[in-house]
Amino acid sequence: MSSFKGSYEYSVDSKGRINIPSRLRKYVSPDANDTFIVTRGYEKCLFVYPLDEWNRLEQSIRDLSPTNPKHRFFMRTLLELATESQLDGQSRVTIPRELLQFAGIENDVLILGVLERIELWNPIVYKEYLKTQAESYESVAQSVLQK
Amino acid sequence: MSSFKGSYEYSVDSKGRINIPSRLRKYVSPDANDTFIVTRGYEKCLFVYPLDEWNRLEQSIRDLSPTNPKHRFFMRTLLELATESQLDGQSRVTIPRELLQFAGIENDVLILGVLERIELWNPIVYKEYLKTQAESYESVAQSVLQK
DNA sequence: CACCGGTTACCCACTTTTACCCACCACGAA
DNA sequence: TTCGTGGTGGGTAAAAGTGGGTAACCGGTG
Repeated sequence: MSSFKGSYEYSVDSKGRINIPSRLRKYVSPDANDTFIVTRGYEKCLFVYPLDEWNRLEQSIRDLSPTNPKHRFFMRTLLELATESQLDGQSRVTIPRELLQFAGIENDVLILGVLERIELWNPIVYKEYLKTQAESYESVAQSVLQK
Repeated sequence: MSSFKGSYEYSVDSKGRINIPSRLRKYVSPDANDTFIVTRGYEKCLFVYPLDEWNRLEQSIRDLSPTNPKHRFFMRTLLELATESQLDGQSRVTIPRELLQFAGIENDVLILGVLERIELWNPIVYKEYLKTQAESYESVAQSVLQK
């Protein structure tokens, strides 16, 4: 089980390649075989799953009902942009232009470790996202954590 | 289970390294493997958890729901600044510049033992924090403790 | 079917950052 | 005084991040 953490501001090169920080790579299971699945996330960002974590997620999607319109919509939207990518020799993934466009990522990217997944953000978009949160971190913590 | 206590005013060197006082190290479980996780705390300070204590906390975060926007915000904010650091040969942890900035720590740091975690403060910020507390220690004690 | 433009994957090279090692100083105990 | 422990500072080799060249691959077109 992965436990990604930390944020890293890296650059995206002209070929759409993004380096996976070594601090995050350390937590990738060998089962993932250096393979990642990138897809749209919640809010305006991308989710990057190591293959093994993705498989777990995929299983729960399989359990959805193809006869339920809401489920169909969910499955289509999640899978529409999903792309598999293997690390190159320099530990980078190549992100298709469509996905970068979706998240509004251009030259710089904020890489966020969130336990089982990695998130990719336009740094400016992320700052704005934080601003839209009405409650303070301390206040949310109090209501979210039991203790 | 750790039981850190006491306060220590230490210096931060130009590489962002902070020595963990030997008085506190004594209470770190061997399970922690000389590894600490540093992240943002409540109020303007940093929390430092030995690995074993962190794992307890991480488990409670995993139990949160990734589909709940509030929970997502909490997870992102908590993990954004989280960094793992292993003690060097001189029993120091290296704190990334971002984290020091967050807490406003520069050349001197106040190290506080608070049972399961260690807190890092800018000494001046800590003094101001104490001043902002309207109630006296005695009065708070009465409302907080049963006995 | 051959050709051509665009994309992808792999390789190599440069720069910056990090981790590790060694040295020094202060202080208290023997 | 000498030794050991605890705290501070800095040099350097190794690792990590960035950028770009080129050959293979793929699809579309004349």
